[in-house]
Amino acid sequence: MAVDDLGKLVSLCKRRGFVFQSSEVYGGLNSCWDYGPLGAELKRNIKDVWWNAMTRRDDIVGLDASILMHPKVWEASGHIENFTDPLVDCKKCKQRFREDMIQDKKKCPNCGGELTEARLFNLMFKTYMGPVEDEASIVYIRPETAQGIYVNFLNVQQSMRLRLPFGIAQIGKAFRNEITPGNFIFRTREFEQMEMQFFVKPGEDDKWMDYWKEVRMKFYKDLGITPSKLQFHQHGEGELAHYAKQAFDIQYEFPIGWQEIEGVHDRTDFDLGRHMKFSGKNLQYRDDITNEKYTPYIIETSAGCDRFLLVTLADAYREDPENERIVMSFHNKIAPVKLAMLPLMKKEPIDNYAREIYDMFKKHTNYAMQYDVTGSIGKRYRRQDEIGTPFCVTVDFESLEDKKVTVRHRDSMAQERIAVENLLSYI
RNA sequence: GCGGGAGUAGCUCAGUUGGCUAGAGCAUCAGCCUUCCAAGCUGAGGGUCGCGGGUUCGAACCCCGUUUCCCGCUCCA
Repeated sequence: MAVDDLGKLVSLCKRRGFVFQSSEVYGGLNSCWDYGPLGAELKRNIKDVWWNAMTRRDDIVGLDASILMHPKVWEASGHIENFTDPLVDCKKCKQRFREDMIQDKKKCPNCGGELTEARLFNLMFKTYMGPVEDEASIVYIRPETAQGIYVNFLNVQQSMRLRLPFGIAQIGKAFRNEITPGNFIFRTREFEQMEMQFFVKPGEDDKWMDYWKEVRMKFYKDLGITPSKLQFHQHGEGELAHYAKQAFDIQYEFPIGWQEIEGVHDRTDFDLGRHMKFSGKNLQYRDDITNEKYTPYIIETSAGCDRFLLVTLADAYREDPENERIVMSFHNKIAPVKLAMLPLMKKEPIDNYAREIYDMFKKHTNYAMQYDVTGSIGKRYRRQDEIGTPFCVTVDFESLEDKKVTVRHRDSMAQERIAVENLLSYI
């Protein structure tokens, strides 16, 4: 089961501190959202899992490039040219079209009505570098993190003494002036990407493409995402981005339909080739053993961090009417709160002993945890279910005698008696 | 950006020929009770009715502007 209505998630996210609307006290800001305490934990966990999956391999290293880059980067990347869409509106039926995709530039393809002049929409945010606002000081806020990796290709390769094939991974924010954002945090103008660019010898790209497709799909399945809600979608001829030779999306079936959460693209030598052309620098790779020189091909895996976070929320959501509860069934690795300590009663000896065990966890782990004595035990279990805490530990009068506590599991509601001395290794 | 719908407490909503101090359920907090799954009792806090103007003796309600969200068109991770 997963959520059948995004509105239910929006509501739960606000109620329980996952996601708030940005600048809410001023009426909100279009398409901008803030992660609350639990959302921030969830997002960090997601980034950690991704980062570890990537950079703890021997053939991938990390990078953290700046958001502002030399304006020439975006000329070379094709973003200044291709991220500018000429749009026309029909004066009669009010529909909007991309001018370069319609046959007759005078007539509306829908109703034959008169069209307005084409207006340019550049999807890149612009700003000025330095105190003077003039043409020469224009810089762009990056619309993708990938370029930071490409222009650092040789720096990374040489400083880390890497040989092909190898990859560079990066997590960072990107900004796009989307014409229509929406669907909660699914499409926002400010978003975070988790990208890995894998550099390979030309001719070996197809093989690596297949490899990374499978690795990335497995990543989602290993985190417990419902397999039947995941699929590949291959881009057809007309769908391909300006840089891509071959492209697959990994899609998830949201309540709003199948939507892309990650792209796996064969970007060929397009990007490095363009940067060589525009910068005049040689960015070719030299194989120290064979002395071959060539421009590597790049297989890109580009995941939307916020989108994956939305997947984890949507996929974890369960309604359990029989027990009158909502359960967020997160994978243990990404659950924002790992453990809740719930003394059975707010009474001195129990409360104190529970606090003692809680402090032990604090000392020996870095788990995000909650200590809650307010309300009945059933109510507290429901609270933890709704934020997806996998383990609840309760302490009762017997615990004082036998030094055992009850561990209650979120999904099954099953309970086990565990000796305090074994608790750390058990959880 | 265009067209349509909506915005009242943390959440879900009630509240019209414009008229008392704007309500309910849930949630939150405190106390009582309670030995494991939203029990009960008592009490408390919380709203300039999205924001700004206007009409009116009087506006949550009517008018104008604006903003946000949702649905469609176009775009994308």
